Amino acid sequence: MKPDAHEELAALRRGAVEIIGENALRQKLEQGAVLRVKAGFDPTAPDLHLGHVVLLQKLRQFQQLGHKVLFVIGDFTAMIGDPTGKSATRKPLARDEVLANAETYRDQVFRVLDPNATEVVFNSIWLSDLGAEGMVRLAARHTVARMLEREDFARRYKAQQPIAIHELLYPLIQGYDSLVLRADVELGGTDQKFNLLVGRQLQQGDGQPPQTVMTLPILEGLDGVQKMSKSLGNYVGITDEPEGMFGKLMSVSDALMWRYFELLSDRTAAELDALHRSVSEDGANPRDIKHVLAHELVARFWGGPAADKARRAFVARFQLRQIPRDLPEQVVTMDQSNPPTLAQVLKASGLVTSTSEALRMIDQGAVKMDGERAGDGRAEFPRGQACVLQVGKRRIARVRLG
RNA sequence: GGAGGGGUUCCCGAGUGGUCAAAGGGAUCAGACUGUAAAUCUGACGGCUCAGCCUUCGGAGGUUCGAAUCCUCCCCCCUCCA
Repeated sequence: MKPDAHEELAALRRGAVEIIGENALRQKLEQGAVLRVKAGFDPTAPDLHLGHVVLLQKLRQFQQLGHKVLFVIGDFTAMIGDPTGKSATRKPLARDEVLANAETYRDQVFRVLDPNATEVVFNSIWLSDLGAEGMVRLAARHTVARMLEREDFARRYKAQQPIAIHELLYPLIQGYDSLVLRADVELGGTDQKFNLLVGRQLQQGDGQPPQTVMTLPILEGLDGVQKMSKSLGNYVGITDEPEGMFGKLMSVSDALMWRYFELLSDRTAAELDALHRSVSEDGANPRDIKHVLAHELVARFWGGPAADKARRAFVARFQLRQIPRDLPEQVVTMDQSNPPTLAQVLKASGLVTSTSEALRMIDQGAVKMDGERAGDGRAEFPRGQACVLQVGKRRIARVRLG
C-alpha cells in the first residue's frame, strides 16, 4: 500500500467539481497502480484555448503523480460532432479537415502535457474496425428513453428541433473508447457528465471495472457568460501572441478575473486570498491585479521575458495611449482611376470589412488619422507618406498608398 | 404513405401586396464614462463609384405597375396518424 495515497487523492480532488467512483480511485491509488487517465478532444476547432487548459492542467497533475495520460483525438467522432450543449445539429467535418485539425492539436497539447507520459491515440483506429455490425451491437446497449434523459437532447426534443440519429450514437462511441482503452479515470467538463457515465456503463457491461469520472468546471469565455469556445469567438488561444493574449485577459471583467485566477492560476489558495484582500482592503486597483493574472498566463506559454514585454506594450498602448513605435508599414495598392478615398483605404488595409462600415465608423468618430479624428470618409487619401490609421481602440495600422 | 405546422438579415423572432434593407430582443461594433474594465447611457448594425443605385426574406419559375407577402413546382425541418 502506498502511504501517500491519501495526499494524492486530496491533490487530485482540488478543483474537480465531482468525482464519481472515488472509492475505486482511492483503492487503485493505495495499490500504487499507474492509472490510465483518459481525456478526449474533438478536433473540430483546431485551436486549444484556456478552456481546454483547465482540463489539461489536471491531466498534467496526474502525470506529475506518475500516471499515464491517454489523449484521445476524436478524429472519428469529429465527423459526428459532439452534441453536448448544442441546440442544433453540427455539420460533420470532412476527413482531411479533421486530420489537419488533429495534427494541430497534437502540436499544442504538449505545451501543457508531458510528452513522455502521454499516449496520443486516434479513435478512428478502433472505430473504423468496429464495422456496421459492431455499431449496431453497441447501439443495442442503450435505450432511446435513457438517451433522451440527457438535458440537451431533451431540450431539443421538447423544442421540436431536429436530432439526427447519429447524434444519439455520440455518447455511446465516446463510452466505447473508454472500454477499448481500459481507462481507469476519464476527465471532462461538467457538461460531459452524461457521456462520461456511458463509459462506465459500457465498461461494466463488458466485465471491466468502471472508470472513475472526474468532472471539471467549464471556463467562461471573455464575455463572462458563455462557455469559452472557438466558435463563439470568446476565447484566449494558447497559441495567441503574447500581446494579444495579455490584452484579451485585461479586457475581462473583475468578477471574471477571479474566476480565471481560480481555475487557471498556479498560485496557492493563500496567495489568491492575499490578492483578493489587496483589492477589498487595501484599495488596490483591480486593473493592476489583472496585470498579475495576464502576466502569469502569458509567461506560462511564452516565458517570462515575453510576458514582461507584453505588459510594457499594453501599458504604453492602452494606459498611456501611445502609438506603437514599431508598427510595420503596410503598403496598399489600389488600381483605380479615381483617387481613393479614406473609406476605401480603410477597407483595403483590412481595418474594416467594407467601405460602408468605414463610413459608419467615421461618422461615429471612431477613426483617427495620425491621432486626429477623421471627419470625412470621402476625402481623398493623401499619397506618398505613411499615415497611422486607427479604428476604435484596438484596430491600428500604418498605411501608405503604393 | 396521409394530415397539419414551419423555413425571414450573425442568433431568436415580428412582418401576409406598396409607407420593408424588413419591428423587437440578443450578440457584435463604435462614442461617452473608465481601469482597453464591468455596469450604464447614446448610436450603428447588407453592399457600392452612397442625397442615388444594387443585392437579400429555403430554391427555381410565374402573376402584378409593384412580392418577404399571391400562384406553381422543388428542397429541408417539426408534429400527429399509419
